[in-house]
Amino acid sequence: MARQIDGKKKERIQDAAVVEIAHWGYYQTTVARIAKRAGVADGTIYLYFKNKEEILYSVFERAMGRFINEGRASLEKSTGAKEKLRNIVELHLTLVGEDRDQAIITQVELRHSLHFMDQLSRAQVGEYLEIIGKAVVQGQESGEFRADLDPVFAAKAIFGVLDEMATDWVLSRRNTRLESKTSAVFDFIWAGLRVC
Amino acid sequence: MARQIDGKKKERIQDAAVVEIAHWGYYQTTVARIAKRAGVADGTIYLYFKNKEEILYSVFERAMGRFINEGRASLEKSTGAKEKLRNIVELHLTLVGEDRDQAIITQVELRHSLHFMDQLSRAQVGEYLEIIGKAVVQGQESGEFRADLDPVFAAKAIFGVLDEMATDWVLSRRNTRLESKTSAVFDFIWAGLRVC
Amino acid sequence: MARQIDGKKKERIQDAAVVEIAHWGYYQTTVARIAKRAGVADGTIYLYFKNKEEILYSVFERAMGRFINEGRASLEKSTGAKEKLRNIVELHLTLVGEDRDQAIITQVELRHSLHFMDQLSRAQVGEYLEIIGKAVVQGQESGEFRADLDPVFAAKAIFGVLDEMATDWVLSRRNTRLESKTSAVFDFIWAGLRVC
Amino acid sequence: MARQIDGKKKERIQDAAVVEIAHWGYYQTTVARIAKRAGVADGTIYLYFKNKEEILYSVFERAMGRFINEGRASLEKSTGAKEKLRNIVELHLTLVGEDRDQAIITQVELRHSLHFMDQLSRAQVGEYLEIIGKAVVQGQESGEFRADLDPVFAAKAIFGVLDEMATDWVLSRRNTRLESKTSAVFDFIWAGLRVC
DNA sequence: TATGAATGAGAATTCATTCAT
DNA sequence: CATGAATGAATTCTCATTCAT
Repeated sequence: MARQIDGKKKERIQDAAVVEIAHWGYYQTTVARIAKRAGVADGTIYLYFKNKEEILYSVFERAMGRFINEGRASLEKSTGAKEKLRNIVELHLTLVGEDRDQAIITQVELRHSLHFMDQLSRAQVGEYLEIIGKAVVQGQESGEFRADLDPVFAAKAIFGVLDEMATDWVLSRRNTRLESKTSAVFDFIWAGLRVC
Repeated sequence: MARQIDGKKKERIQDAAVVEIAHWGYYQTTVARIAKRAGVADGTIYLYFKNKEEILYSVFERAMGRFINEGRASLEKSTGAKEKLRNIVELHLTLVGEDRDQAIITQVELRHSLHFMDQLSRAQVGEYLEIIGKAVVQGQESGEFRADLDPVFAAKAIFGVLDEMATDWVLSRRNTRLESKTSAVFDFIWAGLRVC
Repeated sequence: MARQIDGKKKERIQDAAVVEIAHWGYYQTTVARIAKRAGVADGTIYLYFKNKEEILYSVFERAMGRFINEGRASLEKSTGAKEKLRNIVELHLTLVGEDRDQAIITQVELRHSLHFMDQLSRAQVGEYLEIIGKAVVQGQESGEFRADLDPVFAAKAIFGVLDEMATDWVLSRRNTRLESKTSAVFDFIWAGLRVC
Repeated sequence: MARQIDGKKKERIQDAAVVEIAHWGYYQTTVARIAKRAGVADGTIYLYFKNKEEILYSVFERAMGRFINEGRASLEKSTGAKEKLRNIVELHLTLVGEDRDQAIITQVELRHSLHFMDQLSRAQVGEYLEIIGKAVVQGQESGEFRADLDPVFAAKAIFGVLDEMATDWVLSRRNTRLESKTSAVFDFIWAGLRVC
């Protein structure tokens, strides 16, 4: 049962960190403020995380984990490459759009952190790019997508479009739903991929 | 002539800041280290900049200024929309690829800073997006590009692709030339825009 | 029998403290580390000791107790003052040389602690000095030792020599046996005491 | 002139540290308290010392330096070995007796610190022991001192006596003058050394 | 008795900024 | 204009001690 409680407390700290970092940015966020929001003492943070950096790190991992896992699951559900790609686009925009604070971390703070802890983060982005790349390859093999496109390049281009939409949504604090862009985004990507 | 010398010193500080921030990130960069690299005293920095943030700010402005100015010039040179777009792609990748340190600022540090000084920076990105958007509109009016595309959306999508390529190049420390991606990038974008 | 077990646990904590403090010094030793080495929970420490200082305190007491008790016993065994003194020298060097960790506490950490808890510790050193002093007095009364020497001063001088040898042995991490110095030390002291 | 001022400020910090450490012990002394006593800001400390440990370190060096330098000078002044030794005894007790706070550092705090920074401190004690040892050797060569004594051992024994007197004086807060012990101490040592 | 998670006061250190020279 | 010593607020992290179980 202690385990249960621990798990809860660790998550509470992570949740608090997401809110604080989203609001203040990583460097302006103090451990004290995270602790206060999580409703624990400053020192308690250090029972669950080695240091401040580890908090950020774990928050990223948690978020990227969802993208990768749900991305994979989504691929298995659908069969056609076009459909798969549409699902990825929708999933990406939905997941980002679900939680603005988390999105700020992923779209804004993560970028910055890439700088000094790229090994992990970039590896995870790489994993995500691979998922997209696989869908592209499948589409090329089935003849749905043009074959003269490097799948690695295509994956990056697709990610770039998704990412800019997400960043734009995060920074323009409008109250639109990000998923509503799904069709337009998929349309643009699809135009770039289809055999014409 | 005093102005001349002053101007030089201000630029030296900015140049030093670019190198230091690219290497250490904004928050890990100390004013003292910038001063040392610029060959001036710590206090001298404050004769040219109100505070540390202003340095970062001015470095962004300088960089974005080049993108906007050269982007505009490029638009005027060419007449056809397709050609214009191709020039923008080439220009973007060339400018980013020219100076890796500066690129790190723009691609990595800028993102983070958008967070707390978005009003200006985003405005400048907006200005840049507008330049791209104008080329799209022209292409639609001339019938070169499909008309069923929101130009604002298209500009963002194009910027997203360019931006991901730039970020990828910055973070993967390979020694390739970024401009070499021009054709592939333009090809992808063009496929998404042309009347099919 | 519960007492028995408790007693064992208290001793285990003291033993662990000796090792840890000898290795890390008093201030660098954490209660948690002592607990871990003793194989008990952190909180358990406080069932046996009022606070961290008390642990150190009790470890000193235990060690000084042995010096005083064995010193006294030694005095009773031998009859002649010269012999008594020789026994004290040998005993001191043997006891110190028996356990390096304990010696580090006594020779190095004790000094530091004298500073803020001198009342007790110094009292115990005083007790030990008295034992030495009594041997001196006896020697003077029997005519074996010169009479023109203040016994209190002589005791301190003798203790000083013994102490420096012990400290030197502790700090120079050589593998010599400390007792091997007995003859040389006694010889020097004897020269200072005898009627010439 | 800046140099002059710096030198003064550094010394002021060292002096403040001596008083504070003597009163509170090294670990209970805070940098803030040293700064306050020295009349400088906390941060200023770090312009002159890399960290807290360096302060202690430099204070030791300064103190031991005096012992070594004045010890050497004293050796050169006198010619006979007996006289030299007497001078060392007097000098040692005088220097220690001059400044109780400084003496606390040397007699109490230094011991403790030997534990974790012995390389330097013990080296300096070693240098001091050598000075004593040389006087012993000279006395043996001239026939003043007995030849059957290991000079290294003799130096340690002498140092031990001096040291115990100093420690005893520091810890017993009586208002006696430490130099007044010179004759008694020298007498005891001399008895141990002379040809009998 | 025994546990060990939680606490929170406390300390070292950094660094943007100022200002006397 | 230029300097760089001095400042002191602010932040991370540690660890002795407590207390509910």
